[in-house]
Amino acid sequence: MPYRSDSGQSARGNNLDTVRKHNLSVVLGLVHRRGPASRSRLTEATGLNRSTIAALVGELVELGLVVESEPSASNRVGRPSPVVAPDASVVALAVNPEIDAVTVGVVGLDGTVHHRVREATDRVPTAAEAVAIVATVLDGLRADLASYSRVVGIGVAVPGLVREEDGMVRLAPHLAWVDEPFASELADATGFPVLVANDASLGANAERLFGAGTHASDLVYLNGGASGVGAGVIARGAPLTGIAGYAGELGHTLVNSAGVRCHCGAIGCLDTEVNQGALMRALGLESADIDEIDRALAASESPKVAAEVERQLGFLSVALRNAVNVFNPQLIVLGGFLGSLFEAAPARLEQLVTESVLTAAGESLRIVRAELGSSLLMVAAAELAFASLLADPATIAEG
Amino acid sequence: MPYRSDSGQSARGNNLDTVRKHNLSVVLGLVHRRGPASRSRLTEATGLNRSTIAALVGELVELGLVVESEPSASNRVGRPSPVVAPDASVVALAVNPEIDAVTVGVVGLDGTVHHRVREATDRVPTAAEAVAIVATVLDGLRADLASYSRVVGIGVAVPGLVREEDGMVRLAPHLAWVDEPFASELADATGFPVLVANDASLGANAERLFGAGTHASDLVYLNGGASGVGAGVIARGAPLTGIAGYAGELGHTLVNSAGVRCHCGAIGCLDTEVNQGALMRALGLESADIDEIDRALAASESPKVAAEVERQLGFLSVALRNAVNVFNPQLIVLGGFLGSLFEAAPARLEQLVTESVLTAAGESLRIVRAELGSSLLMVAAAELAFASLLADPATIAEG
DNA sequence: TGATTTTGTTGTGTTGGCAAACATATAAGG
DNA sequence: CCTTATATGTTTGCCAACACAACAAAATCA
Repeated sequence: MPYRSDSGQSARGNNLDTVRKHNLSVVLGLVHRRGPASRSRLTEATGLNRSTIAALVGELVELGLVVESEPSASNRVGRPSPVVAPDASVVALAVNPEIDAVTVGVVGLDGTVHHRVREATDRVPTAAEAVAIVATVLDGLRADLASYSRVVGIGVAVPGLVREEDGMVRLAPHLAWVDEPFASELADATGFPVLVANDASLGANAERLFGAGTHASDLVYLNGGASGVGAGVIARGAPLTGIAGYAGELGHTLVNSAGVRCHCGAIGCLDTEVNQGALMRALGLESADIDEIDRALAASESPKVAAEVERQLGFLSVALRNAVNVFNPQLIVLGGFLGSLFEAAPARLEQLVTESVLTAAGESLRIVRAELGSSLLMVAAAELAFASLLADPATIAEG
Repeated sequence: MPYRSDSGQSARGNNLDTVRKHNLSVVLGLVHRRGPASRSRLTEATGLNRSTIAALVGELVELGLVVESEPSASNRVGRPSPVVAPDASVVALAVNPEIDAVTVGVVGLDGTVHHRVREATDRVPTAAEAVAIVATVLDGLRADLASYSRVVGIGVAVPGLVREEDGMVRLAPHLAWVDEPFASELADATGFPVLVANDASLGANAERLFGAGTHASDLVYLNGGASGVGAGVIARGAPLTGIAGYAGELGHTLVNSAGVRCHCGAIGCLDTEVNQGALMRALGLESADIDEIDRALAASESPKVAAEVERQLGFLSVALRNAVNVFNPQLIVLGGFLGSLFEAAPARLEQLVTESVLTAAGESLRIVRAELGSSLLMVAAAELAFASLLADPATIAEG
């Protein structure tokens, strides 16, 4: 299938450096994403010669990015192959500003969340306040951070539209942030390089790498939270960003021509029709804990709840119909309260979607609930900070 | 911006062969897509050393894929650089079955359409009939085809859903084809390798490579024809295919909850609300010639026509709002009668779209009319057939 | 006409990965 | 327990691809 892979290529030529860079990136990426692996497994996965793998792993060890350990007992014939694992003491900082808190995490290259600090705020934090909170938290972690071999930078997951180029938060409606140069301000305040992106886009990527979407090259992720519906799309194995980084806003596609006006200015957005507030009111719940929503949904026999679930599933299915016809994904991943809605009536949602999508596009489709729980956004944001290291291990780790 | 490019990478390692393959592909791709170029320009564009370019071009000449010609008078200081051009005698065959004809073309690697044969049919052709027509036409061209140095294969643009893997036409509603194994049957009948894809997806790619979308990495293409609205999306410089090749069906996204049922089974699709028939009825036209529609629209002062244009633009703008919020493209390209509609009131459509999309996503957006005219689908389908050659010139041209 | 500039050409050097031969560590079999 | 088979790490030499530098050629410019 040449048509799908070509054309996207750049006009730049390759040379030997490119090969080395690529191969280092592939090896580091494999152990980072799929976990520790023996050298023989890496040989198999990459198709490279085992002497080449030895050299690549050796270089990554010298760079302090991976560690080699004694082979585990494999009960297999032949000389045991040493296990290569990402160095957990290479870490990224993850930041997630929300309407009632700012969360800061320390995440290892091996995926473990070493620390997580959730600083609750008594009101919605401004961008400046969020920067200050992060700076303070990092100050408190100073001793801890010094114990790691390397801190690659800060990745930030923001519930809003973020300009990819410079990390400018163009609009985060629920935080009431407009055109906040968050990346540069946080970089100035902390001294770390900072990358910022939309929380749901990062979430989609994290679910693909470590969660429900492992091995899926084309998936659509929808997350329902207190601040609306966020979405992210993975196409051809890579996050869909669009020209400036604003792509994937499925929450602002039409699901109801007779709907109300959304804060975005349009009519009948998914975001206005499907929302946590209405569901919680029907359930009579106060807190927004997902487990609690799950329990309440499972326990409820109220027809009012059933009607509300049916209503929201109906509109959700319209958005999914559009997404399926447009993206032909193999997987739809539902997170947050959308996961609860789905789990309340999985067959119903599947039926609604199957009925309305183009038959062919619906064939290879599965709908699943998100797997990554509360650590999702920490891992997701860290991945953003790790990206350049993973893409070019030698240069970044040296520089 | 590492986040956008990484992650999509395969787990395979690179070696020297990969480098050579890539570089040959890049050079051939450059002259194919951007036209003849001097060796010095290739050096600049690829970043490779000029001795390397010399070797690469030499190999491509030996493979019979490009020709080197005398430098053109450039009026610049320094030794003139020979011009490298794709070999026009390397050709692909292009096929496009429609409701009232089957068109077959011969397209050179340099983009020239050497031949075009439109075989009109008195009724909608079946798949078997279309295969027979193509076989007959090619038989008639046998002498001509023998004069080319190489015929790489057949690319087919079908107005319907095509399974990428094997070229099975899953559903072409207006042709009334269902699950027709068109690629394999045409391959059996002609002896050529055959690749099949959706016409609008191929059109999107062609407009990006040779038409209105040159240099655009993220664009949405919508084409309106007698058989409905087709669409294709280019994301990150490559066609969006989805997991099986069905992606990009913007014609089947919701634009009107109160709309009628579409042949696809869903309600209120763009395809049902915006269509050529209604426009032609309002204009009192019979033929479906685009130039005629343009003229009639420009000349009309009828309020009924104005109302119909406004109605269709309204629904079109809803589809575009969804597309812009989801893809954040830098360009929307409108072809067929959608181009006519746009040209009838460009400011109006731009206003409708700007009002309803997320502000940030609308900033870097331009809406333009398609540039490629009647040769579009020939070039587009040929591109499909050329794809594997362009991706791996040495192997394909030798084998 | 000679200086300058640009680029093709040629020979040499560097580098990355491959292949083969060898070494080593495990399991299986008697 | 020793031998054999198997898988994989290790080492060495080789090859392919590109970069670089020196030189040659072909144009403009003064």
